[in-house]
Amino acid sequence: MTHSERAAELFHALADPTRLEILDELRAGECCVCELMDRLQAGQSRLSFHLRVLKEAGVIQDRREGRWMYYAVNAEALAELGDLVDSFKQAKRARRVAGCC
Amino acid sequence: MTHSERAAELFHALADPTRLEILDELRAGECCVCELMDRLQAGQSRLSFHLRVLKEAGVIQDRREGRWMYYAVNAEALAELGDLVDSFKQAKRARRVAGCC
DNA sequence: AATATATATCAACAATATTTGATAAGTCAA
DNA sequence: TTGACTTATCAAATATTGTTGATATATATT
Repeated sequence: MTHSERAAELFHALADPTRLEILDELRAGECCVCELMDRLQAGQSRLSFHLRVLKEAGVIQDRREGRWMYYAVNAEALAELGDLVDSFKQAKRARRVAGCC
Repeated sequence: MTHSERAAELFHALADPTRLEILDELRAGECCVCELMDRLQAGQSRLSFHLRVLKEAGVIQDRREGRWMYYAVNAEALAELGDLVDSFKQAKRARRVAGCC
């Protein structure tokens, strides 16, 4: 996976209102799926889908406890995200003007 | 537009490798479309499409000079993005355990 | 073992996004 | 004003995502 593919994966995971609402809930600590269903008024398979997208991008982690799955934000991913955004802010050395057209 | 819809729009604009490569080029300063075509080896209408997505999300700005359009990163959007990421890092006050299930 | 509960996965469908080639619009130079 | 050049827009085709309801899996309880 190239650098920009990985970055795109990370941003894509955040590019959906439902997933952002999930993350907002998780900011208050880890949370099981049924509680998320309650809070977001979202169907089970819909949530499961979005949780998987977030998890595959590394944005959240899960942990089983009995029949419940608890999801939590993955701090590493947030750091990665912060670094990405910082890199946007950092100017590159200017290219020589290429005379393209 | 709700808060999470706006955030999703911003992240969506960044959720594509081509668009990230465009931004990477723009980090070196403003750039016209034909130069981007050169550098990214991308077709004109394809670039135009991605530039529009970035522009509509407010991530970049354009400026006409003669027949050229120059695109540049919009610093405001980067600040907005940084704030968003910071807000993820900031914990919310813990919810009372809701006893959902 | 049988049943209930919590969640994941699947398949079908719907909605969005992306790519491509063609054409239009704006600007410049002759 | 004609022609060349740069970029935007459009329409069609394709690809990717998201939703929904049904079913499967894992765990707990009886």
